[in-house]
Amino acid sequence: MVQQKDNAPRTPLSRERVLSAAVVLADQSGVESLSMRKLAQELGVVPMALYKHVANKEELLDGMVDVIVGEIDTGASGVDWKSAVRQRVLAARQILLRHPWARRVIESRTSKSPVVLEYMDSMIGMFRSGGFSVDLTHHVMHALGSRMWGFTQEVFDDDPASAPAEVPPEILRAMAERYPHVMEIAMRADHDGESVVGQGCDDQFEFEFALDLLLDGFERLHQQGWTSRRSAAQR
Amino acid sequence: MVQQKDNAPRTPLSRERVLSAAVVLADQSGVESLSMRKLAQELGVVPMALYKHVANKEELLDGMVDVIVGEIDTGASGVDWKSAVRQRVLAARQILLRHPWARRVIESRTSKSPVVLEYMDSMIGMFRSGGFSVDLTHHVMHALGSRMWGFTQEVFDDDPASAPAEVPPEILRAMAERYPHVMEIAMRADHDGESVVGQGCDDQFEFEFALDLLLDGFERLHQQGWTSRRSAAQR
DNA sequence: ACCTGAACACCGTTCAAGT
DNA sequence: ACCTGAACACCGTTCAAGT
Repeated sequence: MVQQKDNAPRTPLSRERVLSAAVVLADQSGVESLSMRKLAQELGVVPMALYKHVANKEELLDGMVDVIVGEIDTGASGVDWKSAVRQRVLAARQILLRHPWARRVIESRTSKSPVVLEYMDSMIGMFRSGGFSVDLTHHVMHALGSRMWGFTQEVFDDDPASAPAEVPPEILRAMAERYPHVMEIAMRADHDGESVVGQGCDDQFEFEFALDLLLDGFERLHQQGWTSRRSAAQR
Repeated sequence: MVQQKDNAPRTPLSRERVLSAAVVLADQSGVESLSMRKLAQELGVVPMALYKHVANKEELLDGMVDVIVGEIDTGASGVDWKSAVRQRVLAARQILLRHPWARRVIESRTSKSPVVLEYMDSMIGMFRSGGFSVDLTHHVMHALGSRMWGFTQEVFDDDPASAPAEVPPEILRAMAERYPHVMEIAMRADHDGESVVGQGCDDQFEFEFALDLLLDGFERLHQQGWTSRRSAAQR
């Protein structure tokens, strides 16, 4: 209300303008507070005007995902499948880190847009070019899951409270008693005995650790000529 | 309005009753349609009455997660870490499959309840009992991520449309041209040449495939005496 | 034919008025 | 002191009335 755009619609509304405004709004204040009404206001437009460019809010979210996925650097290089996949996933991660809301929205989409299919297709292609069978590639894509977008859902968050430094010591002691293993890890000291109490942890390191663990596993199965033999064995 | 509970509150409202009614409601019609108002109506109570037992909707959702996590069969046995973890995760999966909404709600929680901490603590304990270092256990828990709750976010969904059988053949042909790798996998034939077009895929198989891949990787690192050496190498 | 204000059917939560 | 109806400040979307 205070900073509503003063312009008469000099640039006419378009799907693109709607989508990128929505992305900016989500970047600024999160998806949960993104509403059709606020978006319209931001664009200096009556709410119903949006419905000329997106059928409903779901389609708006679909479009926002497309904008994000379109940002992912897809510049491949003539390297081996493993480096190619690794590079692509880490590129996706760079984008996703800039749009923290995108993680949740990607997960919530039920249908896949051409942009998303394109992305998946080229990633599958990397494994196939590396000589992976259709069978193995299929399972490998499942195992990769949302990591192919460069994120994991961090259900395990390290510090039991959000800011361990501010938790009073008697509470910490009580927690260490009830949840000894959780606290041991949250308060871990590293191998050299140097204490790194409550320093949180390096997300990028954790991400690459798990990614490489999976990629190494994929490579091993591929080299062994692994096959699921589903129909023969269990159907 | 049509089947509102006729009873005067014979059983007085309690946190437990509120939570389990919420779980039932979510089971029946999904979380997205679970509202404080509908829940109150289901319990034959005025909306505001709920706020005596839960501070707000967020706390309601927290409580619902506790109910679900509490259902997980935690009956351990004196087996090796790998079987113990595997068994626990698959037990969690059984529960999660019965409450499809729980996946999304667990992911959305920002704070961890005692019930959740308890669950995580005992899982960490399994690795520690297996001789894993604090360091390795830490990374391994991250790599496990939400798989420790028995689910993955199925971003990769196999069939590009939801019901491939109903997609007209000319559309299929067009898609095969644009997304050859995606279609190849969706339409995969197994090794013996027997066609399994569009049969979808076995979620349980995929889940166990990825879980075992990770567990095998963990085992290998453990046997190698892997350590992150973070402070030495990069800090 | 296009555009849009008002309205509809919802939300979660506050708050003051009733007991 | 407790309980709760009405109200507030929102939603996404429909629809009919205006141009």
